[in-house]
Parts: sequence; structure tokens; C-alpha cells
Amino acid sequence: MSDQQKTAPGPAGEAVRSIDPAQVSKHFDAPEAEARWDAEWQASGVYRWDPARAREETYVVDTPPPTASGSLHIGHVFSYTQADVMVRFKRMLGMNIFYPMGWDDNGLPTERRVQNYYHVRCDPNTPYEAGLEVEEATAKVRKKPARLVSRPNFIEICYGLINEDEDHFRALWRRLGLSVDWDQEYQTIDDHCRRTAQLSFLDLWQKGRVYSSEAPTMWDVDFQTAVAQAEAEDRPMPGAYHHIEFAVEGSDDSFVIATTRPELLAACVGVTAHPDDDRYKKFFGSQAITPLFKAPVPIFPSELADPEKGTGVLMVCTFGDATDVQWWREQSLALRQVVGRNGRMLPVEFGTDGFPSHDPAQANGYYAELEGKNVKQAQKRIVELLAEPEGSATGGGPPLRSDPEPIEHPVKFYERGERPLEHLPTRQWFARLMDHKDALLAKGEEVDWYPPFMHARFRDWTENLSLDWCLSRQRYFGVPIPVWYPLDAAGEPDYENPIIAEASALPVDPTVDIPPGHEASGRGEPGGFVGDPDVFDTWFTSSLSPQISSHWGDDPARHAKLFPADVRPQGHDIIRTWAFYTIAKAFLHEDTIPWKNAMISGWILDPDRKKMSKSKGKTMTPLPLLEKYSADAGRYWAASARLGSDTVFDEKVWGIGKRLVTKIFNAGKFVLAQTGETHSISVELDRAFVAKLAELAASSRREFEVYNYAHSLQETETFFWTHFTDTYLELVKARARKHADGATGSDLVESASAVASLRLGLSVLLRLFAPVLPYITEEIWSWSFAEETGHPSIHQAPWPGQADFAAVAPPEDASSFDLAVAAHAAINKAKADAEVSMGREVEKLTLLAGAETLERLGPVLGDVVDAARCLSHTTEVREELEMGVFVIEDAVFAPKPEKKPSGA
RNA sequence: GGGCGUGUAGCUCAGUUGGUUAGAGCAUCUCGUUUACACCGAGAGGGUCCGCGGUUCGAAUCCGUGCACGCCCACCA
Repeated sequence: MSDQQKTAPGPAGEAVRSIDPAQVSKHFDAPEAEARWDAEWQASGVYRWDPARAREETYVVDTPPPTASGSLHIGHVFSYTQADVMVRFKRMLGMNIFYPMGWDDNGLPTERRVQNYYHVRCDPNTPYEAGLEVEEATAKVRKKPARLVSRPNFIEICYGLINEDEDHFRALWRRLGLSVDWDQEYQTIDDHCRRTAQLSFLDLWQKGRVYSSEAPTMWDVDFQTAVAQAEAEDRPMPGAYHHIEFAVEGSDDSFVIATTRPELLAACVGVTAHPDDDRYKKFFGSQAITPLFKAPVPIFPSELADPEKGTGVLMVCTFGDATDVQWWREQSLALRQVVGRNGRMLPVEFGTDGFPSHDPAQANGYYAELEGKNVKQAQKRIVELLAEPEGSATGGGPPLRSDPEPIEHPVKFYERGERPLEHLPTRQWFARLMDHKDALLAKGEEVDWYPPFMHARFRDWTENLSLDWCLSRQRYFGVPIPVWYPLDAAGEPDYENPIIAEASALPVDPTVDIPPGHEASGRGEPGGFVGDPDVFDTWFTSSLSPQISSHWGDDPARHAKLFPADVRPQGHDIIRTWAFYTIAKAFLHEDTIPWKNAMISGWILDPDRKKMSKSKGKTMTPLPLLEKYSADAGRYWAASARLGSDTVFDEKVWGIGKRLVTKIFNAGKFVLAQTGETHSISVELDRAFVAKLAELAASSRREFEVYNYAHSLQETETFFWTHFTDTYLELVKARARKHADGATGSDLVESASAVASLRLGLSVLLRLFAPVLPYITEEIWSWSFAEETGHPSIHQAPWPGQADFAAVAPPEDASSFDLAVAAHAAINKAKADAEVSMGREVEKLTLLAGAETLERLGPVLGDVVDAARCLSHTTEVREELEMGVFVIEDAVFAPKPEKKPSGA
């Protein structure tokens, strides 16, 4: 405000002049302005949510909590800006914005970082140690085994490291100008979030929507944890069909199965073929005998067997894949577990109930060759064994009937894993989803998806869902499952009767806290209890982000005001996880949707159109770019991309944004330096300009309403550059200056009209740009409009609309503006053709156009010739020229003015 | 195997309900210093709107079909 200066009031009206251009810096210092405005916005609370205002006036954002231990990535700038642009638009519509920021800090990435940094391992069986201190591990310390710490200690250690990472993110968000309410901050591992997640579990337990079960579950042998369907992905992998001969018990018949997993032969519990397959029909109901292990297994028909695939007959193992699980359940087959949790072959004994064999001695001999090997090693060895004739079940030569036939096939992996998933029977907690697929699909219909085609991703995933949600993870840094199990007299847990924590006690850690009705001394003792050592899937917590913000379960009044939220911004890669689980949770808890709108951002792509890789992303960190081009320029880049479309990274666009910021700065400086008086906007050209401006504001608003901020930006930018600075401003420049030159009478009124419409144009354009360019628009707003309008921040000023334009009488014919633009361009072209500067005076020229064109141009012709510095002009009718077309003839340009001697 | 998206100037992208001669920025070339701005302005060149077929007075746009690229989903024998 220090550079603001007003001239003394004139006689005809209140004087208007906002700045003395000599006192405004020559260039816009973006880094300085960014720091200054960020501090100002925090201090004045422009982005603060007002809990007193009504729900209808409130716009609730379900902000994505970034993974705190992840690195800052240019993609963050992209998607978070797109959300912020929409939020700023809603704020200018007068909405009371609830825009929180969370940090997703529980889960594997943090766990691994902490383990490496401090060289510690979490062990739920280690007692809690108050005041435990750790420091960054030295090379020497790293050579020793990792220090074991209790889970609460581990969580404490994580906090320290996370806070540093979060500081980096927070600094980026502030620099970027995200209009977040920093009073509404949470960490997914904090007490409130752990409590909310555990309350969610309690509620689902009471509703009968969670259960624990010992069942085959997808298991990662490296992380040694269960994995949910959403975290599994198919990867094409090389494999091979192995053709192996089985005998049929009580006959001389045999058949050959094809398998890609011969190492699971010892786990074979059945054989199946399609019921209509004539080759194998005769065997249904008989027993097959496996080679090497001589185990009798049932042969049964199944529609799921494909006669075209392999040999049409296949072995069922516990468990080679999801179909094996299905057959195992449907046919009540035996369980023969040969792969352990660490991915190695377990010790088993043939000749026992679990592992029948017609020749236990031989079977155990073969199996001894496999025991302890990992799956890959075991496969190699068993193929060698199968190539020997001694193992045959039929006595007719080697069971391996031909060389392995290489194929490529999809194999399921944990998304962050390196070895294929195994299906292992383990005890896990699940949420029932399979019973509710139709309801979940219906909820998906209730949400408005932007862009709409993203809804298909949700629908595809939900329709194809094949498993209940596995909630438990055998990890440490997460939210503990708030459950204990009574121990019977033999010290065995009674899983059927778990002890669920009481709501008032949450958050709890059952490995430390004592269940209701027990004493600490009972832990691990017969007749006592044991705590569930597992934690929740991190999505179990993050899928509650709307409820975390609304304080569901703790503050019903706040919950009613903030839930369901209005918008969920997120990336399309996590529709199947975050969006899906959030919808699922809202349904399971309250039979509602979690938010009304989902706005789905695209990705940043490398020049080869692949998702920008981690390694490349690290070299492309946002801060140097923000430093080089400014935050507004980065936001311009992000807001230039349509919502949902993947975009190739193009640094040039940052440069265009920077150029726009500079232009706005200069245009603002010029407009606010004009002196004038408060007369109404009366001149034809000015009224036509305002009419165009009103159209732009209306169109911009329509586009924003459907999340089409990119289109709004483009329209506003084109208008600003083409119509405002390049044309309108040039056309009225001379007239506007007349006031300063001491104009009187109608000259004064016309000059004031120009100044007033320039100011209106600037005010409207600044506001249309404000969601995308918060810094430069706020800067210029502060020079004059802040005080004049009574809105200290442009970000709380109203979106341009009727109130801005009502006082200006619309022209009879707004096309006069376009004609002025065209005539101005025609003279420019004449000057360019003559290779004289645009500022050169024109002694005379003749303007040719159609009669109607000239007639409609009439009221604005004076501004056109003034802007062109035309000393005299004539017009002539040329009927052959189409409407709006101008031709310049007989132009005579004044001689180039003599250069002033330097220093004069 | 099913689905979604994309394909427009050298590059990155707009293009509304079908409507004159298809647009912008960058890049290229020419010209110009004009007290808001050289961090600028004026002008020019540059297109088989992926191919083919259809509807229509008229198609970048609608329909059909094929191709290329990207993504999502799918029971791994």
C-alpha cells in the first residue's frame, strides 16, 4: 500500500488514480511477492473455514493426503494445483471453504525408511520403553543386527522422521499457493486418525461387516504380509508348460496334464477337466496317482477347465492360483501346504494323513530334494527329477513327457513386490464387500465424476471384484487392529470369540494395552489373552479421510456439517483403491456416498508418453522450476491441462505462464496509473467492450461449474491478450490520457469513460485469473481494488457477474467492438507492410469497407484513428468487401521523428 | 479377450449444438523501440484434422470400420 497515491479531487467528480508508476517496481519480483502474500494470507485467515456458517454455504474438499515419505514430484504440482484452482473458484462464489491437508504417513514406505535410517526393527513382542532415544545409524552399527523396539516405540520414531518430510511438502504447498486451511491438518498415524480407524472397525464389527477367517489369501513372500486384491497386479512373465503324466488308479490308463508350476506337484489335491471333454470323461470319479509322490487324488469335472488350454486336463494344487482356491472350496479338497510364508518349501512327511502316498519312502526321498528351496529352485530340481523314469506313476518312462514349452503368461504380483504372490492359508480380517457389489455400484452412480468417463474405471473394478477386502497386514507401522483373543487352558487363542476394544479407550495398541476384564499378568498365559499383532491395510485409514476431517464418531454436529464432502480430487491410478474404498466405507458405515463429486487428475508423462518415472521425477523437482518461473507460472502450466488428461511435461508452458504474469503486471500498472474522474461508462466503444467482458465472465463461470478450468483460462487469456492489452487498451489509450492533459467538457467525460472501463476490465480480468494466478492478481488487486471494493483479498472478492456490469448500458450493437478490432488490425498491417513502427504518425489514409460495415464502425472510428495516430482520414464504400473487412489505401506516413540527443 | 481415452501446423494443445477460408502459443522468417510492457509490438509462411466408407446442402465434429499409441479390467492350468 505504500506505493499507493491518490491525486487531489477534481471539480467534476471524485478523482481516480491508484498508483504513481514511478513508485512501482519495474519488474514483478515473484519470489518476494510469494513470501509476502503467503505470510499475509496466513495472518489474515482468508482460507480459514468458518464453522459457524451453514452447510449449504460450505464447500468441503476431501484433500488427498500425500505420502509424506515420498519425494516431491512435479506431478504433485500438477494435480494439487488443479484442485486448488477449483477451490478458489468456489471461494469466490462466496462458499465457506473447508480445505484440509493430511499426511499419509503410515504404511510401508515410512516403515522401510525408518528401519534403514535408524537400523531398528519393530517387534510387537518387545516391551515398550518410555523415553527411548535413537539416532541415525552409523556404518558400524549397521553391521550388527537391527535393534528391536516395541510397536509404540517404533511409531514414536516414525513421527520424528515423518515431520521432516512433511515440512518439505508443506513448504511446497505454501509456495504453490494452495489455499489450504492449515488449522485443519492431520497425520494418518496420529491419535485422532488411529482412533477414527479403530472406531470404523468397531462399527463394522457391530454391523457384522467384518470377520476373521483362516483362508487362502494372497501373500507376498518378501514382505511376508497378506495383500488385498486392490494391491495385486498382473505382470506378463515368461513361464513354461510342463507336460506330466499321471496314472489312473486301478487301471492301465494314464493322462498328461500341463502345468506351469510343477514345483507344486507335492501339493496336488485333485485333477479336473471339462465335463464335456470326451478324452477325460471316463476318468471322472476315479483317483489319479501323481508321479514322484504317488499320491491318490480325485478326478472331477469342472466347467472352469478349458479343453483348448494345455492338454485340457490339469492338476489342482493348494494353491497355485485363485482358481485352485475355488476348486478347493467347492470340492472340499485336502489342504497340502508346501510353500511357506517365506516362499520356501516346507518340511512335509508323506505317508501321513495329510500327505497320503502309495510309496511314502520314495515320496519322502524326492521331497527331501525340494525341502528348504525357494519356489524357483524347487521348480528347477523337480523338473530334473520328473525327467527320470523312476518317478513315473505308470511305470512307462519319465513322467515329464516332453521338453518344457515356453509361454508368456500373466502372473499376480504385489504392486511393490518383486516375486509372484502365493496363495497361503493364514488368519486375516476381512470386510464384506462381495455381498454389496450392487450397492457399491449404485453409490458410484450417485457420484458425479469429472471427467465423466472416469466413472467407468470405478464400475469396471467394482463389477470385477472377486474377494472381500483383506484388512489385516503383518506389518508394524500402522493402525493396530483393536482386538485381543482369549487364551484357553492350553494357551491357544480362541479366534471365534475375540475381545473387541471399547470405543472410549481408542486408540489402543493390543500388544501393549490390556483388554477389558483382564489383568496385565494374563498376557500370553493360559486362561489369559493375547493381542492381535497385526495392523490395518493403510487404505483402511485413508479411506476414512472425509470422516477423519468431519470427526465422525466424536462430534456429530461437525460431522453433519462436513459429511458427505463436496469434492474428492485424486489421480486416476487410485480409483480402484482410494476412491473405491472411500465409497465402500461411507456405504458400510452410513449407507451414503462420501462426496458428491470426484475430480480426477491425469498424470505427467515423459516425452515418450510413459508415466514420468521415479528416477526422472527426482531430477525434475518442482522447487527449481518454481524458482525459475514463479509459482503462478507453475500453476498456469497445471491449469492449462484439461482435467483427467495425461499430459506430456513441457517446460515451455511454464515460460508462457511467466510471460502472462509479466503482462498482467504491466497492464495493471498502466491501467491503475491513469487519472480520471468517476463518470459513468458512456462511450460506444467502452460499452461494447464491457458487453464483451460480461460475455467472457458468464462463459468462464459456466466452464468452471463443470470443472473445465482449463477452458476458462484459455478464454480469459485470449481475451486479456488479444482484446484487452493488444487492442482495447491501445484504442482508448489516447482518450484516457486526455484527462491528465487537462480535458474539459465532453472530452473529460469521454476520457473518464475510458479510464472507468479500463479499470472495470482490469478488475474483472484479475478476478477471472485469480484462481489460477493467485499471487500476481492479489498484488495488483492490492494497489487499488482492495480498498475500493472493500474486499481486502481478491480471493474473497466475488466472481465477476451482474453486479459488475449492471451500471453500464449495453450498446445497441456490440459488434462495433469487433469492427474496431478489425479496422485497427488493418491499419497495423498497412504499417507493417510499409515497415514503419506502430507508433508512427499517419498523415492521411483511406479506409475502404462495405457500406454497412462503415456505418456500424462509425461510432468507434474516432478511437481507431486516434490509436493509429492518424492525422486525417477518409472512408470510401466498396460494396464488394464482405462484412467486417477493411482495406487501407493511399496511406502516407509521417517521416521518422528525429532521435532526441541522448541525455536531453 | 473386454472396456476407456487419445490421434488437428515442426512441438504442446484449443476447437461449444455439424455451418464461411480449421485456431492459439512456442519454434521459423520479416519488420518495428511506441513514456504499461524488448520479460514488448506488428506481420508472414506453415495443415491429406490418422486411413477408408457412410449420413448430410454442408463433417475435424455424427455413424460404421480399420490402424497407431496410452491406460483400465480379465480364472496364472
